[in-house]
Amino acid sequence: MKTTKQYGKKADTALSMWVKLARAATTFGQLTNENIRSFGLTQPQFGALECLGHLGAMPIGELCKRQLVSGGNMTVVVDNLEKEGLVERLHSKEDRRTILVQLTAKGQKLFKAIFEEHAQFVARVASVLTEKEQNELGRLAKKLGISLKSGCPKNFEED
Amino acid sequence: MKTTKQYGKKADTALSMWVKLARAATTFGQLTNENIRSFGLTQPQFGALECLGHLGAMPIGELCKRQLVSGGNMTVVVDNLEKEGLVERLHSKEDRRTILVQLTAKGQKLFKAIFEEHAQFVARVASVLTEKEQNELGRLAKKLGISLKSGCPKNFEED
DNA sequence: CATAAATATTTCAAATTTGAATTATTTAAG
DNA sequence: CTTAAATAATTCAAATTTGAAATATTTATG
Repeated sequence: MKTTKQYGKKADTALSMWVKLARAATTFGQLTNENIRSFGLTQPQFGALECLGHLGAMPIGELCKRQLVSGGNMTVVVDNLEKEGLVERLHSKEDRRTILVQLTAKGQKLFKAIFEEHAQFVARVASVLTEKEQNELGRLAKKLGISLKSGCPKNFEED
Repeated sequence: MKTTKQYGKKADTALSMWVKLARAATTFGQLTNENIRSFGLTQPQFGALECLGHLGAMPIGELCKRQLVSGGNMTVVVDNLEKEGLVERLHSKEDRRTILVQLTAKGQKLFKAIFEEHAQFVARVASVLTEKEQNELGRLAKKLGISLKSGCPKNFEED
């Protein structure tokens, strides 16, 4: 995208970064998605399984926040995982509005079976960058993501 | 995501980077999307307009490649932009299979009217990173994206 | 205790996205 | 020239995603 010196230095820098960030994330996502499909899961299903596998049972809303998807969608995702017998819903004793989702034995087994392989796949894809570069990219992406989440764009500082 | 030392150092590094990259891109995208909606456009519509505005007329297929969306989808996007009178289809003289899409006068006008503002919005959102950090993030994301596009994950180097 | 506000999930309709099949055209090979 | 393969765009059905409205429950206020 030839945007050099078109909108001022700051804007050009930001636009250039955003295009590259979006391209990298989309392309990386398409590759990992192929891998995930080969396990018979969709991307959001895998994401939920990963969350639950690593962090244990949590409410639907928590899954939404972590996976950055809408509530309506997560309900369907959990529905489908439940149909496959991979997760189950538990009504929380303390607050009956919240529904805890947790892996079933089958879900645990699948998680263990595929996540190791997926991790190696991700490592292979990422290996076009050195580990040092990966750390640096991660650090900057984290800083950007966290800052945005905590409401920074409201700071309308007019340059 | 607590994945530290779970899948080996390389895999942990890669997984950690990928999570952060995906989060940053999603969050940034959600913010820019709100801005784009305020112009009465969808994200892919805006992307196509941006491509055409900056680079001039091009075939549908070229738009697909640049925006990383499927062909069927881009046909619909161009249909809708055409309905709004923002772009027009031209049958190429040399190859009548290809259909060139170009901005109409109205499309040009809209592009000029909104892109400047959008550029400033992106700059404001990105300003949680210094310009130096933005350049570095862009450089690494570009390297990652380009390497992946050119078929690197086929290199099955088993560590 | 009763009411109002807030929170968690689900349901539903609309919009988006993909991938496969189809149509039209061009290029290559015999 | 004719046929086969390749390419460009479109159409279509299925799956995904979102956001708004509905339901159920809890918390706060009087």
